[in-house]
Amino acid sequence: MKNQSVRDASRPPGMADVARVAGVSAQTVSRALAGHPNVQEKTRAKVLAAVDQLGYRKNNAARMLSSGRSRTIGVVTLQTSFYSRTALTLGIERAAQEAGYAVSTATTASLDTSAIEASMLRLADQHVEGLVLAVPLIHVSRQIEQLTRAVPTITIDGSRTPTTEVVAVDQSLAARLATRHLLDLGHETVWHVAGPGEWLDAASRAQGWRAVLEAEGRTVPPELKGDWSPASGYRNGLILGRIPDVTAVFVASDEMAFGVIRALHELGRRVPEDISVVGVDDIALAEYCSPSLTTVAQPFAEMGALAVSHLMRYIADPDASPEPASVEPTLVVRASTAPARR
Amino acid sequence: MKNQSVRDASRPPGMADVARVAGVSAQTVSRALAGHPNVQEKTRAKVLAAVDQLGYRKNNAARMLSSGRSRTIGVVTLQTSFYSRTALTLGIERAAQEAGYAVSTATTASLDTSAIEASMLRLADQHVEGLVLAVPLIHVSRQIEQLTRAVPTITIDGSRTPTTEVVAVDQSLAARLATRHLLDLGHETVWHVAGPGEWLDAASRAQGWRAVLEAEGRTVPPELKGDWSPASGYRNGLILGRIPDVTAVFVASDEMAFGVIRALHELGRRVPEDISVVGVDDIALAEYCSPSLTTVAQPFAEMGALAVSHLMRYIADPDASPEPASVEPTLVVRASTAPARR
DNA sequence: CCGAGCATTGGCATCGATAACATTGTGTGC
DNA sequence: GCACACAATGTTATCGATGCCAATGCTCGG
Repeated sequence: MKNQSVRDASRPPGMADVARVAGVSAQTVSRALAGHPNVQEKTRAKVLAAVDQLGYRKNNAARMLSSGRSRTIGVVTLQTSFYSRTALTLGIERAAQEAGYAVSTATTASLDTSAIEASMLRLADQHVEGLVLAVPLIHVSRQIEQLTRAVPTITIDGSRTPTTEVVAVDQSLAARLATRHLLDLGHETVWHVAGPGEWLDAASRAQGWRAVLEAEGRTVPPELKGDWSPASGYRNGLILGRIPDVTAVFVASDEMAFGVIRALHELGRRVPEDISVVGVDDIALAEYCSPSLTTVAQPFAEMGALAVSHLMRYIADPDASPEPASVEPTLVVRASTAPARR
Repeated sequence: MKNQSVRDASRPPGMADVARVAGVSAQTVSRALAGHPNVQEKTRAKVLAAVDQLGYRKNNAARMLSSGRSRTIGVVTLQTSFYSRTALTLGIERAAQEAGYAVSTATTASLDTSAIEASMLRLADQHVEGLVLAVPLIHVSRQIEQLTRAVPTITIDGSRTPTTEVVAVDQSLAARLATRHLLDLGHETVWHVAGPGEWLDAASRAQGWRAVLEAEGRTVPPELKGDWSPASGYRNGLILGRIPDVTAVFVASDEMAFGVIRALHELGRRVPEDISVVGVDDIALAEYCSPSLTTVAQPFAEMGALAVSHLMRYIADPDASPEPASVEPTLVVRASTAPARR
């Protein structure tokens, strides 16, 4: 039975107005609304009725000022439209929303320490209670370390600072799944198009790939490097396609994999008949590419949720010992991989 | 020469601390920092020095409380990872950042009026100075209208309320470009896979497509409907591929177009030899699909920037007459379209 | 040489909610 | 039946910056 009485003309109703209408003090209103135990059921009802009648909404600015709690977390990401960023941010946002937290985002155009610092400062200025860093920290400046000390921070890429918790997908496992899948199909060895070196997950994938090959005693081909973009995948595909030995490629992201496949196609190498390709991420389009893309699915949503839940715990008790968390990727076999021809 | 003196132990320095160090009053500090004209250069310098020395950062909560200005805008989007959403949000974020505004986001899982209301309220509670609605307003509730009256709001989808400015891409033009391109290639007529009916831009595209066909006196095939997802494109592709007449299809988004092409491929209809396909958006992968996708590029970044600049103007002067703004899409011809066979 | 007028700066109240403390009222044990 | 504990509510100070108005000091014209 909502209803915004007559006094609409002036400013929005404050706690004092609610108190007046309910016939109690402002403090009681505060307690009733905060769910404080020591409030009579009758009083709480009166307060709620008054709130409803006036259409009262708490003033976050004031609450923040006096209590220091903003019920907001900040997210730092790179200014790109890659699927991983989007999916992750989405997961974080949803989880935060469910936890009753608002999300403020600050994107950075580059990975410079100073740019990241600036993003973190922008968020700190908004008094976020926690921070999720979804970018790699190339160099941890003194400023950054101080910030992570002051604001509970979770890093997603896996970059560590002395005062940061880490939530990550086991990227090495992702790589091992992909590589082993290709070896199981009978390929002699597997080539790799890696992500940019600054990204720890790119490095972990490369490392996992290398580990499997070495464990199996296969020759380890030189590593090719991309920048996550389809275009960079394409460039590397043009190289791979010209090397007769290549029969299997593990690409560090689906988007690059699309580029690789496209290049191979142009060079007349068929996928998967001549060359098998595996990506990482399981973007929505992976299934609808020709051929549909075998890939390692990343549980972005869960990761976002995990990051938020850890952050909440960390916020609630900053002294709790940081415990790194990780979730597991899963292999999704589609049509871009096939047994090696003999 | 930054430096955070010794008094780190206690709480962060406030304006009073700066004032003390600089040997002036808090007001003067406020004025100096706000760039107020009537402050002596010498004083301002002293203040800045003190700020620097203490590592002072303004307290946004307090500023917001006393001045009412939060320097934050809110964005409401749908909880999806479609490219258009991502790209647009990115553009808004970047533009806002440049304008010195922070961005708070609230995603909604559904398009229910009540869900959107909730998102808007969440943002309103954070005292955003302006709002960007990037979701279609199916039904404008009283609550929503009141909110848009209280908070300057820009809608991106094109949905209008009595008190809202609109920024949009000319979607009808996008559709006309695509359709005409296909007709110019000699196709008898063009089929259309539309987006969900709730979305105004989907409707505009359908309308533009229909207009061109009618203007040219072509038969207007029945309209197929998708939900923006690749999967829905695939389903519609399975239908289109079974209709012998079909030689040209205009799909309302690239992601759906991928699905359509995939389905046609599976049915043995070649693209573009048998059927030409045009999408909308120009996602990064469009160029790396096989065949590379002809599409209508949407200037998402500019749109975000335009939305923000209009919002700034609107915030600065809420009484200014709303003037709808629009930007133009451009056709990008790639390999998924070819002349009709005779 | 003096007062008007402007440029600078300081004091005080204020925004809205909350924490800490004070106060009233109620029940219970001995 | 009295004191003491505890539950329920009210009072006051506070968070940090800003707006408004007053006060100071300086310059310039007459």
